Amino acid sequence: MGLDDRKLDVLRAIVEDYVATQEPVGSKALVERHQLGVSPATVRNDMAVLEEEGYIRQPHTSAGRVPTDRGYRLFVDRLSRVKPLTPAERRAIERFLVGAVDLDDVVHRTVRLLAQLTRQVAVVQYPSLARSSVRHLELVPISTTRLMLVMIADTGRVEQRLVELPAPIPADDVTDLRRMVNEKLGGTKLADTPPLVQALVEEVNPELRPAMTTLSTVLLETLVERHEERIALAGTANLARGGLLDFQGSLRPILEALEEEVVLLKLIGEVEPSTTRVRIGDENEIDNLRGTSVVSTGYGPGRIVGGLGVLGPTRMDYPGTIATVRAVARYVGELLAQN
Amino acid sequence: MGLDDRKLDVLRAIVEDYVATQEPVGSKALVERHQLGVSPATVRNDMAVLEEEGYIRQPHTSAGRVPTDRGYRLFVDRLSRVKPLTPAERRAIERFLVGAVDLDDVVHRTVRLLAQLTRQVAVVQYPSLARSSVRHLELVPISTTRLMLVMIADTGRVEQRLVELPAPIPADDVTDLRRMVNEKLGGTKLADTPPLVQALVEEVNPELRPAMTTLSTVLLETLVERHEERIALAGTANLARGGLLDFQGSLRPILEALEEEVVLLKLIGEVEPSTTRVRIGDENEIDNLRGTSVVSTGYGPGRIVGGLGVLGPTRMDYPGTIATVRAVARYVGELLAQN
DNA sequence: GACTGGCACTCGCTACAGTCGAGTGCCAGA
DNA sequence: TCTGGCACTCGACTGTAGCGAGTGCCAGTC
Repeated sequence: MGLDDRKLDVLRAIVEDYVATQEPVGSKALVERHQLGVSPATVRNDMAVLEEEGYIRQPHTSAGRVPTDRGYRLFVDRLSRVKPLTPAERRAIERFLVGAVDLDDVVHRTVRLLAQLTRQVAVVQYPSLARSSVRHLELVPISTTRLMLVMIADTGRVEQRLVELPAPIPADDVTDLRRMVNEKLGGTKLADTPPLVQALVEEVNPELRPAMTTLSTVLLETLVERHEERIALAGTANLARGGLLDFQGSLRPILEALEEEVVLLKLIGEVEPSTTRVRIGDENEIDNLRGTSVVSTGYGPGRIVGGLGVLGPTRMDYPGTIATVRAVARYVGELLAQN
Repeated sequence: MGLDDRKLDVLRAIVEDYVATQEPVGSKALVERHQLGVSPATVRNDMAVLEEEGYIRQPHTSAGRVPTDRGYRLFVDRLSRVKPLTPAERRAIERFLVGAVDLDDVVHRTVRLLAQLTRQVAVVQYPSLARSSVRHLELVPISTTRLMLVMIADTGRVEQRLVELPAPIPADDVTDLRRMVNEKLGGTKLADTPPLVQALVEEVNPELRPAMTTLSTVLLETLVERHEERIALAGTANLARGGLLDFQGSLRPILEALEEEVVLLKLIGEVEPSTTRVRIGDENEIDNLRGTSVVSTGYGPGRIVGGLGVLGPTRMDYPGTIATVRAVARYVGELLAQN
């Protein structure tokens, strides 16, 4: 298709203007604000072509042009380069994240930071258990028939489960159980534990077997199989900015979607190494979110342990958002590496 | 003031109709839908009085009447009786809450249940640490200079903190520390621990003193002083129901307020024993929430350990909401008592 | 052949006038 | 004290007209 350089320039100008003003942009305004070196009439011709190709459209006959999802896609892929962060933003990130004591704290701060910097909805996944290794397993007797199983992962996550034993168990046996479990499972990736747990149950001496069996059930069922994912969300108030002009009218479907953990996981959980994923409008798989764009990426210390990202109107500042999301992910990764 | 029974009946009818239809209610419609036994003209006179007293108002001259905050207040205090739950609702509550394994799970299910039943925003506070007792303190060595302090409270809450020791510490000493801490603090209310912790530091033998000191700092600072409160939220999508007719226009201030933990705590955290608190419109202390009403109550096993409630438009079904909030709180209390 | 200026046309937006009707306040009478 | 009747108010809706931003097309120029 004949998309020469000038037509691409026009598209870029349209996207930039529309993102900035949120109003359909016309040929005249375009040549005034950008140095295109041609007249409005020429731009109009280019626009006609761009419209024919599906990159822009007219809300109504006598209005200016607005980018389509396809237009944004082209813009993101070929017309924009990632905006470097301002020093102020860098400082904000550092200031925000130092002093975090806890994994909870880190995630909490990160999600708020992201929401604040991008002025959009931010989502941060806790380090996934599926990508974690066991650092330590602790068994705390609550009563003679109840144990609290505390798992501490190398990613900093701590999970606890109540284990209801079939029969009372003496304190010494708990010590034995703890030792055995840690010897066998310590350091292994959670995903690799099932056969080891199985072996444990078989190896354990008979009087500990019932306890070990329930313990292993809890371990496998609640920590490994449905490896519980946790997610933090912030900045929903940003959806109600822009006077409801974005999201044609109702926030409801969006808020609804954001309350579903499964949905959020789909948004930011599926992370491939070191790419930033941008899903624009209809590219989104979740119906309720087809009016929105999602920028997401993975983070972690060296390797990826979870995802984070933001969600906003398709009309968003992609270069800036992508830069921010990446930068925050990198900082968080470094932070986690220090522990 | 001359608010005889019929005038009160009229007010009740107005509130009920307005809540149901969300439209200003006129004198004619009123006599048609309720058996008031008088003519529209009479009702109009009563309305004039009610308006003069500030219980209702006219959005514009030629419109029907709408209750004011004061009108709702009178309605709640004197004109309505708590609606008994339908069997279906009872069943829903039970079905929703059985099978919860975890405190996290209980809170999570509760908040969703509340949001679903009331069709409003639901808020549930985790059992407050300030109202909890220490059941067990566990010290897990992460490295030679790092301990994970895990506190298990009688309310089911589990909190962990990383303790960075000033010097490496052998495993035996950790055992000693654990034993001492548990002997001294086990079973005591968190609020009562500071002098005990102080005593611990003084009593401990010299070589353990540095470790005990940092440990006590973490304990006091992060668990006792700023006793971290956790809160769960659900149903924000319900704010966007009613086509933005409630909340005159923008959801933004409300969503903003709901992102502040401090605000949420203020909403539902200040619980007096066994009362259900209803704050209507302007009675609310938080500016951003002056368009809304909040129904909240305490819950717990026998004694109150935390608060829960819902937030919605002033135009809400108070009798129904109050009944639901109370019922859910009672069920949750029972559930906690079983553990 | 690519660009430009000019021109007619489209169509959403705003303002304005007119009508309708729900709802009110008031008053005289039962 | 209540009621029916009546004049009045005022928002909602409708239709019309003018404005203006923006377009598409075309003939002319480099």
